[in-house]
Amino acid sequence: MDNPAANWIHARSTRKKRCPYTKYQTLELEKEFLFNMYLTRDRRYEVARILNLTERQVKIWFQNRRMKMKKMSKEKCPKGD
Amino acid sequence: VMILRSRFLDARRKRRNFSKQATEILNEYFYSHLSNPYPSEEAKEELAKKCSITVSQVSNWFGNKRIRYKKNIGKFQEEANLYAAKTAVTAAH
DNA sequence: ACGCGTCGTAAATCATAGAG
DNA sequence: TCTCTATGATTTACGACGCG
Repeated sequence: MDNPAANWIHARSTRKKRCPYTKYQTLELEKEFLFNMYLTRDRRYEVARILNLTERQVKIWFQNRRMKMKKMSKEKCPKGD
Repeated sequence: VMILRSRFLDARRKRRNFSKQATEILNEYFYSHLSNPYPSEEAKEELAKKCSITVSQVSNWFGNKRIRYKKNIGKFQEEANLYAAKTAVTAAH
């Protein structure tokens, strides 16, 4: 029949399960983001080491954080904030 | 200043459920595109306008709907039939 | 080819509005 | 009034694609 039409999506089999970061990790990442929105390779290594995250996690966190910032400035005050 | 800022940051805590009519419009789209429930940016803008919500809210709604539907199709069967029948009638005339 | 960028999303989780 | 669950929003983690 026109069942679940279940074609859509990609059963991501080998994806790492989302693991919420601690308050400390998030706070430190936010502080680093405040200092600079883009990370140098050296800085990324240090942040990852200090927070016990992988460099990949830190890189992706910054990518997501920039997207969040973009979304906030777009939807909040259309003027400029 | 800080008050206005925190108002946005706390938006999640002040949410209201969407109106019955908005939910109706979103569900109609979802179930009439069940084989590919991924509205284009333009379709999202149109839905947002019709529902009086933002494009991001439309994206959130579809993201939540797709995963929750997929996770438990049975639970949504009645709803699916309801909207399928509704769009069938609409299409007939 | 590499490596990091954005964009759109899945899936898990959060916070609580609001149905019972 | 008081639980809980359904619902809207946010948070991790990628895939797909772009660019230098």
